Amino acid sequence: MAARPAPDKNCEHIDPRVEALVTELIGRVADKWTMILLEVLEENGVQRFTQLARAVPDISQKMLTQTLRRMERDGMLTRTVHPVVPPRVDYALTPLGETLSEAFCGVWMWAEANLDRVERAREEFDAR
Amino acid sequence: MAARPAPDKNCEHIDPRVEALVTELIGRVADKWTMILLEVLEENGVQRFTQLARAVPDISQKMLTQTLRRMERDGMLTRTVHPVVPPRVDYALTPLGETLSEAFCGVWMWAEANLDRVERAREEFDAR
DNA sequence: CGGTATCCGATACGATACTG
DNA sequence: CAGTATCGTATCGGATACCG
Repeated sequence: MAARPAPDKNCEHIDPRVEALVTELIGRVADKWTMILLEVLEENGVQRFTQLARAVPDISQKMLTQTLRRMERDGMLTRTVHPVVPPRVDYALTPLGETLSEAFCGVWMWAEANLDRVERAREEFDAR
Repeated sequence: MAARPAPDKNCEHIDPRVEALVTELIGRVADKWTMILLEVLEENGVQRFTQLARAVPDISQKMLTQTLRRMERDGMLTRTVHPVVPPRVDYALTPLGETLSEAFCGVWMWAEANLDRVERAREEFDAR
């Protein structure tokens, strides 16, 4: 039998000197709200503040603002303020944000595909 | 000009009824320590408790235990206690854990590839 | 060795009120 | 509309001590 079914998909690691930095970046980016906002923007294109709030009903205004600012700072998205009244602010993914969104795509698909498997694993574990 | 450079990579969304569940699962799984432990186990194979602790020096014993238990509950890994003294406990990825690790591979590669881009974006943002 | 239990500080987060 | 400011709680997570 083959020791490894797919040894090729190599993710192999990383220069140890940058490993800590990559880990920090992962910690920043592997955030629930960040992932969800990337998804919403990738699917629907440019969105304004209220649209995002409606698309993600569970997020508080505070977390929405905070997450958007952090994503803007990290270069994931641009924030455009239109000088009109009432004010209008548009959020759009940058190319960098789009590539991250694509990278997360595999995780979304995994989650959707394996939801029930995880659910059953939990039940089995809790039953012990 | 093409409106979309790569419209194909479609991650498209999801049945709205399961969307909340998927989101919850993402929140559980998109965790810094979880991602790192998946990586370590994927790269090095079966590991015992102390080996994991050494491989991830920044994690406290509490978080290591806690994260491993949660991953075990979610069916990502198996925990095998050998009845010897001193005790020996082995942790190994399940096939489910391996597929998640592969899904995260793209995110690791993204982080490594774009570290400097994010760094520069931050500097630029902070300079304003 | 591989944990558990307890205490404690930091920070994440939500709710609410207010503003240009 | 798109925020900021403030407050209170809850959860995260480290340090320490102890145990089979």
